[in-house]
Amino acid sequence: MRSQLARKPANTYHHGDLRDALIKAALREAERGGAEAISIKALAKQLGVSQPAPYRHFVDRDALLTAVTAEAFRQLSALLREAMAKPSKQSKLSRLAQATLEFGLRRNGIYRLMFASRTVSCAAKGSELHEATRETFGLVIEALEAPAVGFLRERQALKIWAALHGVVMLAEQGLFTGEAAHATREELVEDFVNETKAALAVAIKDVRRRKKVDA
Amino acid sequence: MRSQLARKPANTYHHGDLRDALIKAALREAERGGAEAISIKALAKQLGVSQPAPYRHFVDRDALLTAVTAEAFRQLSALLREAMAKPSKQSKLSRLAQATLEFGLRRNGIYRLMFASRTVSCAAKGSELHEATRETFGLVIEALEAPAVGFLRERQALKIWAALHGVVMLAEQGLFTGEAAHATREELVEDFVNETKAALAVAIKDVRRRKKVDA
DNA sequence: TATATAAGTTATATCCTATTACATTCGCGA
DNA sequence: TCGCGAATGTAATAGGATATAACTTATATA
Repeated sequence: MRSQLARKPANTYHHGDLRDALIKAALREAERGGAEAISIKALAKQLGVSQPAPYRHFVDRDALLTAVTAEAFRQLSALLREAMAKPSKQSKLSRLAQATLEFGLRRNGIYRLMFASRTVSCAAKGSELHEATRETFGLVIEALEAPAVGFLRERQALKIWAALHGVVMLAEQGLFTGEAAHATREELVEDFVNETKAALAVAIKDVRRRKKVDA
Repeated sequence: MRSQLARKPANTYHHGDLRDALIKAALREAERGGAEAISIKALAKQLGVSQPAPYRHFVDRDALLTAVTAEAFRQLSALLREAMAKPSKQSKLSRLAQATLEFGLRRNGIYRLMFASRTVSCAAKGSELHEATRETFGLVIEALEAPAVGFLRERQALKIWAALHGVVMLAEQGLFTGEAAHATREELVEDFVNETKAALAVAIKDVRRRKKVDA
């Protein structure tokens, strides 16, 4: 434990960076088991500090969950940015969508922590978590590669974002087994991507036409 | 307490129908607070029985949650059936979709119990819960009002179902406030409904054309 | 009517969150 | 560099939840 800071050897009284270590360890726990798997006591033991030590850094368990969720959003943002950056034949939107799906399935405990708990909806405007979620959503808008046409672009971003989460949810519930299994999750996501692109193209054309008429 | 069975008066030792009472009380608790709000101890107190009494009916808390989730799915099914049955200018699919959205927002704690926990994915094939979820999904297929065209119909059902859940999730997260608020949740759902109908129509036409060619 | 079984009770073990009062270390200004 | 306050950690403890064990009461049927 306390391996992050190589210096500060025998002096074990102060951990050095307990706050950060807690978040990272909690993320590992959440990876399998979601929010329920995060136990202050267990984390303290794991990190070799006394059980109440974490309370020096987080007023209660919820505060820790909030910080962990914010970190998870930043990690997702990083992943999406990476997916969007790498050269590929597929569109940015498609890459973002498939990367989200993969994240949601591979790190499902964390994904549920992010989207299926009330943590996010309780985040105050301007809070660390709120900013982290807004940044992620910003990437969705960016992935559309569309000009800002009124609020139509945001609307399409919302739609594809919603659809993605739905696919992850149902996949995790096992709804893609049985007779429905003919449609793979990836195919479904691609469907949504294409519909979004089409709808966006129509919307943009429509806006331009109206502008011409006005002029 | 124990008001469900009017007979059996002073004899308070046996509750009469504790199992059912537990499920109903748990549903009430889940309504605000989701699965976390369900506490065996609190329920027992509420129903006027000793704290370990519930364990006579459910081996552990998870077993109770599973039963509660199954009941919730049956209630959703009933609601959807009702929405589909009532005469309206709108299509069956639209009514199912809007009813799902309303259920997800109005009874969000229960909704999260149903879709955002791992309870469902752990349900064994043939279990009460598994059957309840399959029945609900069956209604989605029914709402499409489309003939069984290979697996295309199931695919569209999956898509609209996924999209719906995504909208509920994001709505609950507050993503429909701010600049994105221009798109109401209901409008988004209607968008998805229309896209689903269009996609289904295309798919059916395609299948019929192919059959003609074969003949 | 005797008795096995279903359904409840009391007592208790274990685990977790959270608080309080006390101890140690760090860093900064005199 | 000394000293002192703030930050960080510890020990002790309260309180709430799940779960089990051993015992008790009601029900139903042979």
